[in-house]
Amino acid sequence: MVSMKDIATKCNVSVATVSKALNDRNDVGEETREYIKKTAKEMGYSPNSLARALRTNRSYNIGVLFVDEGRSGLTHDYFANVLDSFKAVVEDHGYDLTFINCSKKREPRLSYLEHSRYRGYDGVVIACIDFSDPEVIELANSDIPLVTIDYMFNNHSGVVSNNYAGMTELVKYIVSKGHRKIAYVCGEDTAVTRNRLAAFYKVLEENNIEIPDDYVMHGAYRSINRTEKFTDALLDRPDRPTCILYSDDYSAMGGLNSVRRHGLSVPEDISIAGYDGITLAAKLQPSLTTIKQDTQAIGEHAAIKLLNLIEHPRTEALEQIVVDGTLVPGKSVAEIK
Amino acid sequence: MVSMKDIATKCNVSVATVSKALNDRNDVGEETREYIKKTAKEMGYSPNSLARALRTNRSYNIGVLFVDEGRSGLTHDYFANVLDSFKAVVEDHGYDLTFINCSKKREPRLSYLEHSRYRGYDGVVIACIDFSDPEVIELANSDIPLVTIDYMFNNHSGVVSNNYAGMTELVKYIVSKGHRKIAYVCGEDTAVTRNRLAAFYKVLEENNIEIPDDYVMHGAYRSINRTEKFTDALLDRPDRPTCILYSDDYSAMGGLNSVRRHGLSVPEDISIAGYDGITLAAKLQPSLTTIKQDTQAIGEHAAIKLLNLIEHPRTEALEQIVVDGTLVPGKSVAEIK
DNA sequence: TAAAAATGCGAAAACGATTAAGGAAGGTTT
DNA sequence: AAACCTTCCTTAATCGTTTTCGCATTTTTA
Repeated sequence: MVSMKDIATKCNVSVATVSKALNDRNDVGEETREYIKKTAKEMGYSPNSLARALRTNRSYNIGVLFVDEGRSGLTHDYFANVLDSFKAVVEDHGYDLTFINCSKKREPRLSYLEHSRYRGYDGVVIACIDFSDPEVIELANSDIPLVTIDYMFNNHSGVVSNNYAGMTELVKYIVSKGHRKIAYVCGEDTAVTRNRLAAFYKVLEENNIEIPDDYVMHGAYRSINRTEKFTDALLDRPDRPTCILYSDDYSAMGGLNSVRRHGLSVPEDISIAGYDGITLAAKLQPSLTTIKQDTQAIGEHAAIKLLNLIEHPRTEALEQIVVDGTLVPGKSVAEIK
Repeated sequence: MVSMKDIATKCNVSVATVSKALNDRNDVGEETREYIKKTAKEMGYSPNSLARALRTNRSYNIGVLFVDEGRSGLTHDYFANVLDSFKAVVEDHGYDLTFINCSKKREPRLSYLEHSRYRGYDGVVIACIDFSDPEVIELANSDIPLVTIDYMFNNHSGVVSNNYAGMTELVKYIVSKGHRKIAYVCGEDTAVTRNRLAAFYKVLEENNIEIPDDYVMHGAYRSINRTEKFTDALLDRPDRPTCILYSDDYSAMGGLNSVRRHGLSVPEDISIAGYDGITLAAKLQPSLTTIKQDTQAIGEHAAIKLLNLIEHPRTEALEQIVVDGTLVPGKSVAEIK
């Protein structure tokens, strides 16, 4: 490994001068600067982020905390897309992305905060996790710049998709198609779920639609199997709904399967709708009516916000950034005469 | 930030002693060690990986290079699962995972190798990328421990899924169902594709099955749209195949759509099969016959191999680790009378 | 022309850890 | 009692940078 010292020796200057030349500082002669840069290139110099970070207290490294049922959250389509977009932006700005170690086996185990200090992250992005986890809260209460996705801590910035508006649009659309017996198999009780549920009831109320309480079932996100069971229950009722909403597109597939197992078809007999708008949704038969989340925008906003918090901590306001989704009307919701 | 220096001051010992106590070295008195550890905990000490790495030349950080069409590869179901498994293992061993910056915009742009040196990665895992990229080759020719996934450099270890065996099993199964007019919409020309194709032809040959050359079409991986077009072409032929294989499960969905658009149904009129065995495959209607890749095993093997290369560079053999997939017989391939 | 200002560079400390070498105190062996 | 180990701790160097301060030298200003 060739270091600044090697370059300094070769160029007959001091290490300080090399550093200044390579960093384009102004107290070094034009000629010397060029010579040093040229020599550095020739010698195949590459900087050492560790030393630099140690000295400057800036690692240009961002920690990402995505945990999904003990796994990384990588396998979660929606979050993988958000992360992908986030990553692109921060990398363009010279930052790298490191996963915050969430191994439970490691000895000694570091908490999320300890791990973040250990690696010297300049900032942290959190998504797709149990936000009531004490370790997450500890991290949120630290002085490390932080943005959350799809959740808001009261003293931090976050990016949330507009679940209320999205659900409103979706339910309005469904109502406009003539449905009045609408069921909703929603996800676990989270902020996201609560917003959607509020919108769901609101639109029904506005349209003077009353549904049995147990038309709303608390399922789980991304669980095809559980959703299938819930749908079975709904379909076995005497007052069967004409349309069923699901927490996400995956879950909707569970519904689709259940409907078919009952010898019924979508959308002729039962209409269904998902949420998220994953690539696949449009490719299903019938194509799924859903709300497409703008994962690209969510990732970008989160990245830009975090970078600003890191680089301009004084002037950057804490805010909640709301990203709208868009209705993608597929073929899975039929018009009721 | 409390450092060893602070602990040393508080405990009235030298920094060296603190370091040795916390690292459980044996030239520290039992009593002192305990006292130091206790104090460290009380003071909320957390180590600094940057300083440690700078001094020891070991970052306990692993670089991951996943690039998919200019994106991170995160959105690629198969690789996301492999990475997830890889991550779990290395994290259990105290290593962290950082993405190798692949931004094209960043100024100055570091090559993959330069970036790896910059961050001081102890090792690197590469998958899902154009392996003929000069930068990838530069990285492979460096002295950084390396494992590849689904590709082999001749002087490095790698983990590959057993595409030859998988495809053999799949085609044999299909032949056993009575199919003789079998088409294959395969992916781009990569090592993976070539192995599968070889197996495909081999099994046909063994069964004295001859197919028109243009039953084999070179499509792309994970492109539902392109696959749909290719399938259209196959179905419009007078000598229409009875079964079509696809490069992956996503692509198979494109096929499914095309078949249905032709007013035909799967598997009654046309049988189809995918590859990879993504979660969704089993949930499609009809459930997709496919080869399930053992992403868990692939990730684990890659991780263990890399850790061994890092920690025991002398004794660790270079090898190709082959991971078998398993046939998942769905309902998408019918028996032909 | 003398004083003031600007320019270009180096010395050295610092960031937070690890580790080789050495030394004092006490115990054990001859 | 001399010689020799152990045990436990310290000193100091080191990793590769950045950055403050100061010192020449040159240029500008009065």
